[in-house]
Amino acid sequence: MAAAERCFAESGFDGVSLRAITDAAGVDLALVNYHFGGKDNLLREVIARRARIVHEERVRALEVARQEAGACSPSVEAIVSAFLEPLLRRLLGGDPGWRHYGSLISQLDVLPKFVELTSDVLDPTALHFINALRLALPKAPPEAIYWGYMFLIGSMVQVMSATGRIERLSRGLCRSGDIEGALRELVPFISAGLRALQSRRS
Amino acid sequence: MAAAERCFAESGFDGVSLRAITDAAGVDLALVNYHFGGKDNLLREVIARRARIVHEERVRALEVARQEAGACSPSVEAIVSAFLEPLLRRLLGGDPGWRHYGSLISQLDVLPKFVELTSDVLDPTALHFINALRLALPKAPPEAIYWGYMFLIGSMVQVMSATGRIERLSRGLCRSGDIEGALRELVPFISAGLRALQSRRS
DNA sequence: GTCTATACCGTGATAGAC
DNA sequence: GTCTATCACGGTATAGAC
Repeated sequence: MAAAERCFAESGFDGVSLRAITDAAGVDLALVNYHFGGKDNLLREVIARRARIVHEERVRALEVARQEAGACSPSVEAIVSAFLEPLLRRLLGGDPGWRHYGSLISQLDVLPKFVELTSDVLDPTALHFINALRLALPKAPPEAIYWGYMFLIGSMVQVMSATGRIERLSRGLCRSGDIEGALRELVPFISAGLRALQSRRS
Repeated sequence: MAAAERCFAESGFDGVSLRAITDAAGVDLALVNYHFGGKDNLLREVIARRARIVHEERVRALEVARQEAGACSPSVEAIVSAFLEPLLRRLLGGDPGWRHYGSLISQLDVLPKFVELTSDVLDPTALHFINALRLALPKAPPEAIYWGYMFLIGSMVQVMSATGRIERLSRGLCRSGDIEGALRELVPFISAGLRALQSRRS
């Protein structure tokens, strides 16, 4: 699964063959079918494994934020942080698997072919946090919250994809791998953006 | 090229075969090689064709904004609009090719394999607008501007990818194809986000 | 029950004939 | 400028060894 994760992240789902994956893992080709039942299911399991961990920690972080806020709703910043940090902080750790997972999620998120897969895995978390945002932004119309959540995902995906684009643009001033630095800009950016959705139109 | 554009957008670059493309176009498989010189170059030309148009209109729109602003810098909103509208407004028109182009750009933007291609085509525009943003946000540190630009791209990509995710999340309240509605939320979201980058830390 | 080797059949891109 | 023939490679299925 680690090999699959890395290969999928580097070359994309269709860009890599099962043979390349099994070679990298040092196992026989047929084992994929025996243990997972096909390439699609291998992807599904690769995703689901880490998604579960992230989902649980996000919900827990939001719970903590709620307790700290007492009677009122947690701040937008607290909600955004509870969403972003459980995933992004892991990309900093020693396990490269998490970075591959981040890159992979970024790719799948944007492919029409895989909406069903990504929705199955990610929608529960999404709805949980959309609901929290609705309470934190009572004056924002519902459509605005949904779009705002999409923008939040989009900004996060851009960080996780770590394509090296920002190195090129900034001539090395910023680095794709500097999640810490990205997070420092990302939370205020998104929070201010979301708040702006509430101060406009009917 | 129209067939290639559509196929690439729907299934991803590695997800479609040249056969599928040539069948859709009603031409012979080998013609691709003759006219374009391989699958990679076909992609490059498909992208470059529309990228040129968008680049020119973006630069022109920014020029107009500059003239309207007179001596001072155009507002963040004006810059963001000059960047987003030339592309996003076209996705509304009758030509489905533009929607496919949008989806395709979204996919490539996030794939490490294609950074070189996307950078070649998109970096000139990027640097042009990053510079404009620097002037509009004099108090923001340079790194913040680069990250902010990435978040801007990320939010836009999320809209262009049009995967149908937002329909699922909002149970039909928002629609992926409603670029007009997305744009109405997107410009204030990004503008407020960018401005927030300037009011923090050293 | 697990794993290996290999066969199958469709499709990949291209080179060379027309 | 167009089409046919080719060959390597794709995912999947199976037969049999451990």
